[in-house]
Amino acid sequence: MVFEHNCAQCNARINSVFSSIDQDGLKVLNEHKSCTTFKKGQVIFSENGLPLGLFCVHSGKIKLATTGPDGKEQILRLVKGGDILGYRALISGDRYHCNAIALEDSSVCVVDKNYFLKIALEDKKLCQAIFKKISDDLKTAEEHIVSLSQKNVRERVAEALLFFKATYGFEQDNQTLSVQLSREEIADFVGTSTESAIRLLSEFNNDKIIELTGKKIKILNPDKLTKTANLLY
Amino acid sequence: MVFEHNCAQCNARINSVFSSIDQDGLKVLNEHKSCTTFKKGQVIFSENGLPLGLFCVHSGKIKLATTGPDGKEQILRLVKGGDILGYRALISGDRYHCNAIALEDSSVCVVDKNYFLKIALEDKKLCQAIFKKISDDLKTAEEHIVSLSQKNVRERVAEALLFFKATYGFEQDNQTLSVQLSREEIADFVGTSTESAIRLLSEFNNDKIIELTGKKIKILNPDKLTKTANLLY
DNA sequence: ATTAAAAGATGAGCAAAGTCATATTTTAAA
DNA sequence: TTTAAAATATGACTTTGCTCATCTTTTAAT
Repeated sequence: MVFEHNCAQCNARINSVFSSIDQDGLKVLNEHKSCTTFKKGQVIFSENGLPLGLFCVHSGKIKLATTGPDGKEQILRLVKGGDILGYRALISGDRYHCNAIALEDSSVCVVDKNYFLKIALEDKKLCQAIFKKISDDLKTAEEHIVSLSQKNVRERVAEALLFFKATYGFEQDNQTLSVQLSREEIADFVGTSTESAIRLLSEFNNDKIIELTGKKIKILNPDKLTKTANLLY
Repeated sequence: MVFEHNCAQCNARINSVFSSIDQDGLKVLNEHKSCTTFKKGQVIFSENGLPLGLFCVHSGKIKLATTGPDGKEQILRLVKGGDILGYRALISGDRYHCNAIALEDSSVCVVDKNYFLKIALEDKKLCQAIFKKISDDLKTAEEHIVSLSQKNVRERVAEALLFFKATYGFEQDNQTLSVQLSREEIADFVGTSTESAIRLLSEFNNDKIIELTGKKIKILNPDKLTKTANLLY
């Protein structure tokens, strides 16, 4: 089923780099995009592929992951509605260095490559928003580097849970992470073995910091989790 | 001693984001910048500081490093002539999250903040170049993440040496890295203890992969070093 | 030139985290 | 619904790499 979302009515757009575009602009943008849906697990684009357009997430959750030297997956970014996807390769004139895979059923629009590159340079507010988006992603990546370099696995697993919270938020109960990742995916984000991720999650579960129910993770004690993550704030 | 470099005659500019600016533009740019020199070890800007301008490196070598949760330094980027510095905070409207420290005597120009932000949005070629610059830095950071997550310390130390080569190149002998870092700095880049960095460098030295003379590192066997780094190419 | 301080080197012991094996549970497919 | 496959869980063992201690060398300051 292919929904054709209209940019003018798109809720996700409000939080996106396209938030400042006016009604006329939205009409044109809408004519230069098409919509696709991806089932959970489906590949949106893959490593070494050539970017043909800019992906703009309408709804759903997507992971950006690359394959390490020994074939192990590394999750680099987590993406949600309103986020743009595949901009790095597009802007660099590069091939993708990541796979984009739907974590749940997702609805994604593709903006024509040349049109996007044109308006990105013409529309100052859009340009500014893209600058900010890349800069923020760079900051996030560099924080990940510090964490991987200097924290132990326990701290990193705790930090990851808080990161998932910051990215996707909670469900209605205000406690349960609204993203469901496998233990292996958590490990692939944290930079550890699946077994270690499992062990530490069980430990947090035993310590009543979190509550595990299948893939659902409820954060019972955010303060203790923050301390466990060795975060100051 | 303060040299006033003229942008029109600046060699570093050729490899910078400002490479496409025409003669008239350079004249104006030149009027919106001032030059400063920094001695080895001097701080150019520091964590939590507010960006007042864009730093543009004329010559020298600079490290961008942040302080981890337990006070340990993490080197995030290595910067050379032609590179811009402090653009992330400037563009994000953020404070610096890194310290910039001269690795050797360096000459740096500061472009007025508002002027830079203005031309960054007006000049399409400049805008495109900045997009590319941030995107490339993001890619580098994400490669660093994969390395930290998935490689052991031996591989990472080898990879770091190749990265130093890629960034700063060799001296005239075509073998000696043209950057001199302390063992501690290498460790702070690699994400390991100083002792481990020392041990592995000695090992590579014994295995005739490299040759150590004080802080000078000569790469004797690049192929073996590449293999040791677990890199394919 | 002398001395203090910093950086580099190296060994021993220990702790963290990875691997491997196996059991159990959950999920998906037939 | 049954069965196979995948995911989760847990224990035992091993390895990697960190910490601590000590010593040497280099660098910088007086």
